[in-house]
Amino acid sequence: MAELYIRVAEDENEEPMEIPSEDDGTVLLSTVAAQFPGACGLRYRNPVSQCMRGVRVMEGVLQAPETGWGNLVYVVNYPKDNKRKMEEIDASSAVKIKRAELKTSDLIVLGLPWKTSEQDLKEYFSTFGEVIMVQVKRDLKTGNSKGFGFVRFTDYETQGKVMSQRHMIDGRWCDCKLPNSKQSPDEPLRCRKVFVGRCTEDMSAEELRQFFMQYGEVTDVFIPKPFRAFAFVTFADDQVAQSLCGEDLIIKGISVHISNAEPKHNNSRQMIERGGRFGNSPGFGNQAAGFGNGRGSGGGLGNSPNSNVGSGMNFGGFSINPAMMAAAQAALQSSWGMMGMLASQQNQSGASASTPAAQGNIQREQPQSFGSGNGSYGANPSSLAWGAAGSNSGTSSSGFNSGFGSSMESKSSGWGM
DNA sequence: GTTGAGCGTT
Repeated sequence: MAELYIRVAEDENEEPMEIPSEDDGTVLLSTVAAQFPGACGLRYRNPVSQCMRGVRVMEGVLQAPETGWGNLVYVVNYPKDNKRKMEEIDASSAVKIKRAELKTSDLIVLGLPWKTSEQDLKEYFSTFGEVIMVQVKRDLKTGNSKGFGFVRFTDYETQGKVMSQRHMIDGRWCDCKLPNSKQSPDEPLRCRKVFVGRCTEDMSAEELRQFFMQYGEVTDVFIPKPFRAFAFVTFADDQVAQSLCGEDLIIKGISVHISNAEPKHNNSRQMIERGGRFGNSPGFGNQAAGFGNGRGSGGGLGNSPNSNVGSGMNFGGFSINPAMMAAAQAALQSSWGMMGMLASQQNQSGASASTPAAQGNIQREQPQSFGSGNGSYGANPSSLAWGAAGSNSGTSSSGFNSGFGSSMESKSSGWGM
């Protein structure tokens, strides 16, 4: 028996492909699917009625029409018709999203020595990978460096590597970060930074880094200077950070307290939406009701029922205390502030009292970033005694994350944590 | 002594 082929196409108007039938005159769906992945059936235009007809299919076997397969062109059916196309679209857009995530962006380089030039930067960063662009930001009038710049790499991996460590550039430690303008607004929702309270002055940034490494990769340690008995530690993984919140950890025999880092520059919206330190009044914009974490005083969020009603105002059920009023005022001022700045800049433009000579003298010590110029790494990390190293209370899920996420889900901009 | 510096003339 001569081999029989039927003509199949994805569309009536497309060029058909010949597909072999079985000995009994049927066509296996799997044979069709081999050429048209995802196919679930065939249809054809009935020459008599001019309507499309479906081919009978039973258990993966396509039965010929009563008159035989003939010379008709059979069109492939896909599940739910367009569904496959939809999936294709989804898949391709997913790829695009993934690619977008992998695109590099400019990194801000903070803490540069005044003397560092773009060439210096390029030379230094080229040791990590191919550099697309470097900039040193300068005062336009004087040409003096502002002490920061930007760098961009070809490879996303290089960028990650560079962001994950500190950099000794021309004798100073510098940090490379995503600039505020590039930070995704919901990044802080998965807060990777914790506040470390009750620090002692002898805890160096490097020691803190060494200590917190046991919980996960540490990407940043910040100790304000002058000493203020607290620090910030940023982890690569937000879950690590969250798991530590509320803990009391022993570092060098001292019990430090870990809690959530709060946004640095509060704008009014954040303060109002979060409630934050100010918002103990129930019902003012913060859905923080579910905030009461099962884990002790996690940062003073949303518990403390004793609102300071004495000094507050009441707007039908909403009580507003002076701090919140101040926040509101700050909100107003922030928009006026821009106008003010413009005005003052105009005023200044004529009266430039800046002689080049005076500018040239910026010998004042450039403040060292990253808290306390203790580049005292390499002292002897091995001798660090962490005391009882950590009440590793199995990182129980605090029930904090869920409430946290939803209540902070706001279109707030500029959370430069 | 428990909440951080600095962010781009395009």
